Amino acid sequence: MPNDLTPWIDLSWNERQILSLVRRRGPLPRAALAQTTGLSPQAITNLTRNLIRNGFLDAGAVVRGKVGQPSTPLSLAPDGAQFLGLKIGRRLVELALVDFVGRVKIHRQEIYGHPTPDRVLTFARNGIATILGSLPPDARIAGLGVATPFRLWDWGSEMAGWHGFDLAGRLAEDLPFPVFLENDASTACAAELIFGRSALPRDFVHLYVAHFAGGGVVLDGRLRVGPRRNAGALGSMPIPGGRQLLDCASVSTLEARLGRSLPPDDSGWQVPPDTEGRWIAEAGDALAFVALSAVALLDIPVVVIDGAIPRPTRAALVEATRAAMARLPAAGIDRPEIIEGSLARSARILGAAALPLAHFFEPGGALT
Amino acid sequence: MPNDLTPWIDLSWNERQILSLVRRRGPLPRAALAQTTGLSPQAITNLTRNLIRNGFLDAGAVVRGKVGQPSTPLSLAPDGAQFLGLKIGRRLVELALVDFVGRVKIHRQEIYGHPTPDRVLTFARNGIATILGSLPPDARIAGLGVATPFRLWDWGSEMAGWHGFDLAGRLAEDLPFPVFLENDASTACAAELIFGRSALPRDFVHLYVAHFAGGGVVLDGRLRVGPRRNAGALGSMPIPGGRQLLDCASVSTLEARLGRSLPPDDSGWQVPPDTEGRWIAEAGDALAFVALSAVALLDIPVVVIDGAIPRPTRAALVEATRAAMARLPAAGIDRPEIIEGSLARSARILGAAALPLAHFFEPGGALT
DNA sequence: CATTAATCAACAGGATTGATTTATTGACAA
DNA sequence: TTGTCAATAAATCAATCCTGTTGATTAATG
Repeated sequence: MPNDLTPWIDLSWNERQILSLVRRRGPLPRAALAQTTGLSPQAITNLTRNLIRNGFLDAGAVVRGKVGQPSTPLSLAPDGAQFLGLKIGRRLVELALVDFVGRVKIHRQEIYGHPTPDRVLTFARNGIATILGSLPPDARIAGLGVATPFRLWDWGSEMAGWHGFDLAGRLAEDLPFPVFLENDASTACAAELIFGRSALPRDFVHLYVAHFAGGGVVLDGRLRVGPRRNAGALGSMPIPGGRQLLDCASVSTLEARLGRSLPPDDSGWQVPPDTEGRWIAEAGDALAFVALSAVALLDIPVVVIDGAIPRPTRAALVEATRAAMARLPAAGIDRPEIIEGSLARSARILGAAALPLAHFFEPGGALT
Repeated sequence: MPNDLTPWIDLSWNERQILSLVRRRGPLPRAALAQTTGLSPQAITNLTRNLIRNGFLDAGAVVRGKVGQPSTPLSLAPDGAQFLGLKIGRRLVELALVDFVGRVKIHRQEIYGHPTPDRVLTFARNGIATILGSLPPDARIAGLGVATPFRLWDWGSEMAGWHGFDLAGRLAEDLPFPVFLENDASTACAAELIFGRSALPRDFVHLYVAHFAGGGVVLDGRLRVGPRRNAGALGSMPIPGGRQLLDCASVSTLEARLGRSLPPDDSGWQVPPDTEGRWIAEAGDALAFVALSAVALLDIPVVVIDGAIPRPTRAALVEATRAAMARLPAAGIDRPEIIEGSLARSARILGAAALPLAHFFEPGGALT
């Protein structure tokens, strides 16, 4: 448990549950918290008193107009804690400071031909030092989360330096807070879970289409990482034709057909409609297949599709997936609702920052 | 919570954890329990004192021969609780009384052409009445579990009576203990989890090949049922060729090719080797495909294959699945270990009985 | 006599219960 | 219209309970 570094955060399970509820449902009065948690009003009084005293909750203006004593909704204190997120991409490395309610306060990025350990480490260290220097000394930084594709060395010989390189360990060396590292597609899922706009159920599968396709699985409101931290490897799911999801539903596939790279932001996304259309159709088939597999396996009611792609492209992809889903045999199961994610390109970096948040503030993050 | 009926069982989370550990690892001394649960020795003393007083644990003979005070291993009390299991099959309905350590104490069965609600209800009610009558009045029956295929009405017009029929509710009407109902393939998985011989990890997928193929998913040591109780619907998983797993890996498929039904026990299983061989090859392909899907989605290290089939057939099926697994693309994931189940035909009825057991005695079964 | 198992006695933390305080709406009488 | 009061709901206070921990103690063995 990397908690010696952050003695100011040591929340009990019930305190985490309260914060999690307020994060998901918005400002809530104490009575509502008692109702939904099943705890006694007195317990809620005690717990929220601590959370307010420690700066994690704010009491809002009293709400009048109903019978009985007016209620005082409690909301998350935006400065209750802050989180650093580092995202390593194929063309772009990003660093962000995110506050307790999910707003990006500082953002820096750097473009490269391909990422190397040295380059990333230097960018991150310099960036973090600069950010920390610009912050008041009492800024409460809970940790750093890193979102990175796994097996970077598989991308080509120029990436061999990543083999055996312990990025999280190296970053943690000189930082006064813990470092967490997760697959970038999983962090995109975590971001939707923690910061997402959509009202999502407690169980969903998240598909993220970026340079490669990946995903995440949320069960009972918690991101599943698996015993070998490799759950949600949706890109590796087998699909018909002896292929895997990432062979179809990846931007890299589109780039290969295009014969050129697409830029790391939406502005320069110029793809001939027929090329894009064919890619979307095939990707939709593959996405529907893995989505339905997940439903059969886990009884998932909702599948979220997001990606580092323009919104119209994403919308078309969702439409294509819905259509393909309707064509697949589904005897014995209910086809899931397929919805668009709410975070698009920012999902991975937000999710990186969500890693320390989940660790310290979500029920079951760790510790008690 | 159907617990008003069984006031004599009201175990705390830690008490359940102790029983669960002893069930899985065999007789354990208190010191080992303290070690593995993380609780203090004193807490273990208090908890086990209660469990022994209430008849759930037995103190064994002290173990000498090591340095220090000899230890007294604690084991499950066989009569700590008993469970009824009802299994509805295509040709056979079974009823069993299972004790706290998983031994079948009483077993009755009835063969029919096809199951109807009336027939099953009558068999179950008569059987339960007889069993209860034969038992001393202080036999501690915790509940009845029912293992049944879902969507029985899809099997043909003669099964229409099952549509909308609330079997669990009807059975519960005149029983002094709660009734639990689950998909039969899921109960087979539950049986392997609770009563299985094999040392299984905390996460595994269970594939059960019976009249139809089905399965179950165990995550963090708990059977996943899903928000609509339809998790582990592995038979409905899509496989290449626009089909579902149950189209290939079901005994019904073999029967269709054979042109006749196979008997509900291993003794009359006579299938020409080449017919069986072809079926096994195709089923192995399909099983490997869904197994690998599960691994990619959930990071599962072990896949268990079992079924209501003779052991040599099961062994060949596992071998075929291993071979097919090796042929599938697995970039980015680790192929799982594929092992045989330990319960074969008895898995479903044992799993039915395991439902009330899990509810009352496993951590997280329900309640506190 | 070091070592390990198990228990005793005192205590601590986090919850519950039941009584109490506070602030409001809505009904009704003046 | 306005003043009064019952009903309602939010929140807290005070006492208690339950379940665990800690630290000292006893027991049995190589």
